[in-house]
Formats: sequence, C-alpha cells, structure tokens
Amino acid sequence: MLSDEDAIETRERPQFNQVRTARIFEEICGRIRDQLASGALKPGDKLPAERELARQFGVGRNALREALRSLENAGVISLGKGAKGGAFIREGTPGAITVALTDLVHLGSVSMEELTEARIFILEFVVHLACQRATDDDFELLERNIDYTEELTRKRLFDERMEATAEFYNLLARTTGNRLIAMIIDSLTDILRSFMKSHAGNRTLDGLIESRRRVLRHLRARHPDAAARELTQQLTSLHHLLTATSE
Amino acid sequence: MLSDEDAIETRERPQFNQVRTARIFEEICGRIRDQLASGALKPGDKLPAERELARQFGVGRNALREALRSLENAGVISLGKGAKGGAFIREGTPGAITVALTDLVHLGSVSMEELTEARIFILEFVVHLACQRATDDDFELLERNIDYTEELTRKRLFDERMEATAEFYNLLARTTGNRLIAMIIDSLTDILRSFMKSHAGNRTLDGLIESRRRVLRHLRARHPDAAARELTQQLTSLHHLLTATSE
DNA sequence: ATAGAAGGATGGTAGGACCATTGAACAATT
DNA sequence: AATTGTTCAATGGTCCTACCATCCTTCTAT
Repeated sequence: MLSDEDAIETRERPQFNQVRTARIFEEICGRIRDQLASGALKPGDKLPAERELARQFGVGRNALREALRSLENAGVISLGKGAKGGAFIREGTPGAITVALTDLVHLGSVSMEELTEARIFILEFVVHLACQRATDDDFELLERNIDYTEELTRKRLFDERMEATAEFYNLLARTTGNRLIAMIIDSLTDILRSFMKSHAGNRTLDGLIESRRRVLRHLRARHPDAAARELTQQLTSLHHLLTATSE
Repeated sequence: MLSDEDAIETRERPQFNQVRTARIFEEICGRIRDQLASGALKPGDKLPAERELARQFGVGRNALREALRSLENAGVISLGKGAKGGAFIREGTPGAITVALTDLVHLGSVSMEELTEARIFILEFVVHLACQRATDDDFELLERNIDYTEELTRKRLFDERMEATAEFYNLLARTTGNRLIAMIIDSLTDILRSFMKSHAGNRTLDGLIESRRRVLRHLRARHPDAAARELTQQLTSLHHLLTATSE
C-alpha cells in the first residue's frame, strides 16, 4: 500500500505549479523585467510614452499604468511628468528594501527589537570585513564623518547630526566592498532613524563621539574584535534604549 | 570671513526640502499605511470594495486602484476576485524583499557574488546564534530535513530536493528567533535557488548531506566555530561554483 | 438531497475625455 | 542683446463609464 503510493508519487509528480490568474499588468511587468535581466534595458534608458507603450503591448492604458506603477514603487523605474517626462530605468537603490522592511515592522511581522538586533549582528561582521578590506581613504572618510558629527553636536543641529550619525554606519558598511551588505545596513539604519525621530525625539547617547573614535582606532590597527566589541557595546545600549521606549 | 559665512549658514539654512508633488494614490497609500502603523488595521482585516473606497476617499476608481496595486506588490494587502473578494491585510512575508533584491541584481547594482557572499556571512553568525538559542526541537527539525533531502536525492527528485535544500537554511535561520534575519536568509536563498535553476541546472555538490550532518552535530555540541567552519566551507564552494558559472 | 441555473458582488480591463505640469520654441519688452 | 512673457505640444495624472471574468450565494428543478 505504502509502496504503491510511493511509486505513484515518484512517477506522476502530482505537484502542479499553482495556476496563476495572469493579470495583464503582471505580464507586462514580467516582460519589462525580462528585458532588464537580459540586458536589453539598462539604467538610464527611457521607455516609450504610456499611450505608445499601451499600443505596442495591445492593452489599455489603465493596465499599462498599473504595470508602470508597480515597477515604479519597486524602484525599477522613475516617472516624470511633462515634455521631457516618461519612464526611465533607475539605478538600483535600497529604497524598496526600506519600504518592505518598514511594512514588515508595521504589520507586526518584525519587531524593532529584532531589527536592531539584526543590525548589530550584521555590523559586527562588517567591522571584521572592514579590518580586512578597508583602505586608508575609507578611514579618512570615517574620520571626517566623526569630525563633522562632533561639529554638528556643538552647533546643536540635531536633525543634521542624526543624519551624520546614520551616515557613519553607511560609510562603514561601504568599506566592505559588498554593495548588498551596504544596502541592507542603509535600510536598517534608515528605519531606525525614522523610528527614533518619531519616538525618541532628540535624545542622544553619551560618549558617542568618543566611542566612534575608539572604533576607528581599532579599525586602523586592524583589531576586528576590539572594534566589534566597542561598536556592539554602543549599539546595544541604543538597542536597550529603544526596547525601553517602546514599552 | 569664514566665521561670517558660517554664521549665515547657521542662521539661514538655505537647504529647502524638495517640493514633492503628491500624487493621489501616494496619499491613499500613506493613509492606509498610517492605519497600519497606528494599529487600526491588522492582518486579516478587510478593506471595503474598490468602488466604495473610492467614494470614501473622494477619488476616482483608477487612482484608488493604483494605490491598492502599490500596496499589493508591497505585500501589504492581497486582492481577491469574486463575491468574497476584496482587499485583505496580509501577514508580513519576505516576498517584497525578494522582489527588491532580485531587481537590484538585474539592475546590476548587486552582483550574485556579493549576494552569495553576504549570505555566507549572515549564515555564519546565524550558526553562532543557533548554538546559543536553538532548542532540541529545532535540531529535530533540521535532522528530519536532512533525512528528507537524502531521501529525495535517492529518488532523484531534483526539484523537490532543491527546495528541501533551501529549507535547511530557512530552518537554521529560524532557530535564531529573529524573524528579520530569517526573512533575509529566506530571500537570499530564494534568489539563489531561482538563479541556480536557470543557470546551473541540476548540478549538485558532492558531500552535501554529510557536510550538513556534521554541521548539525557541531550545533548540538554547541560548537559554533566548528559549525560555522563546516557550513562556510560548503557555501564557499557553492559561491565559487556560481562565480565560475557566471563568467 | 443533490445538481444545476441564475443573480449579485467584486476585481480586471478598455477607452475616452480632460487637467496639470513640463520644457522648448517663439514673441514681446526693456 | 538680454530678459521676460506666451504659446504650444508632449506626457503623466485623474475621472468616468461601460463591460467582462470570476467567485459566492441562492434559488430551482430533478
């Protein structure tokens, strides 16, 4: 009995790929994405006008617009009005990731605690990678960022300071030479910043600047563990701050 | 001289935030997302019908549909046809992340090398976390997955086997208890699987099963470094396989 | 009881009309 | 000659109406 079923399973493969009611706009998105994957379309290219595209695809303008809309908030194209308007293939940006993650937080599928925790872990090996790969130029950029942040602190420009603070992590992530990691860090940092802006006001952590200088010193000395420890400590206190805030 | 400029800059703030022409559908998306963020809308809730929603917002059905479309491919809502159709708030899934990352690869902003590399690094600390947090049940699931994969290998069911193979990493990521990390791994694994399906055929790595059993043994012994080493080695050979394939 | 037919609700698509914005060519003014 | 204002065409943004396809419910005939 069991072996019969088994044999049938093995022969017949009863697993059908689910029938998807193909909606026109999805088909169009797929076609355009195919052109991307095949290299026929590249960043900077311009697509024909909506009405013309609709004619080419043989669909209504509504359906075509939904396709363009879909591609637009996927970050694949940008749409401009007016005479020089139209749909242009964009450079890839982490914007779509940010939106996706933000939605996950709002939907309750990911908590801010998980987000900050993940960020800590990723940054931890970012500093390890940075110790291997960062150049003197990278360190120079980081140092200038710290100086700038310090200056903004003195001037009490909190908004700009927060941006500069976030920029630090982006710079750090960029030293890894891995653009995906950089984008993920960018996204996580972005979300964290928005969250703090709306929940924690201009509260600031003591000793941030000093801590970062220590991190940078460890990086230059190529001491990944020391740098990671220093960074993690700072991030963990932020993590706890958020955890306390959200309760 | 310099202090003058400085003072002016500080006083006048010549930096205007760019004027964004708010499009109707963006406004609607924002309203619905606000309801999500405030908790007024939760997964499972149903939105009114399109025509009714359009009436409520005082906009045309087209604009409203574009908003729904936007939310749909962000993974926030799902749309169903028919009498019991309509827009429902979804549970959060990593689908949107997968789409975003896939686009980034197609746009050339992220290479498959960077993707597999990032995946290796993230999995590396996943096993560290797993050693701290995984329960016996988790190990049980992993073991069953390995058994199942072995069985599929014997039966030469390559498609199913590939899915089971991917499932291993998802299970592993889930033991961390951090849903964000799990989703990121899910996404990266998904993309990798699609890529292999279309580029590498059914090629398989030798000794995969044995390697995974070793990983599991190390995990159970709570030896994170040994587990990470074993896993990384396997993943790195895959990484090189892909790198070679793409050239 | 059960199978089938009819109807209503809802999303999907088409097509037309009009508005708003943009940039370029052109005209008027200083 | 340079600047300013005007017109015009291209293009996306929005609205509207009509119709189709699909799904569920309800009724009906067997």
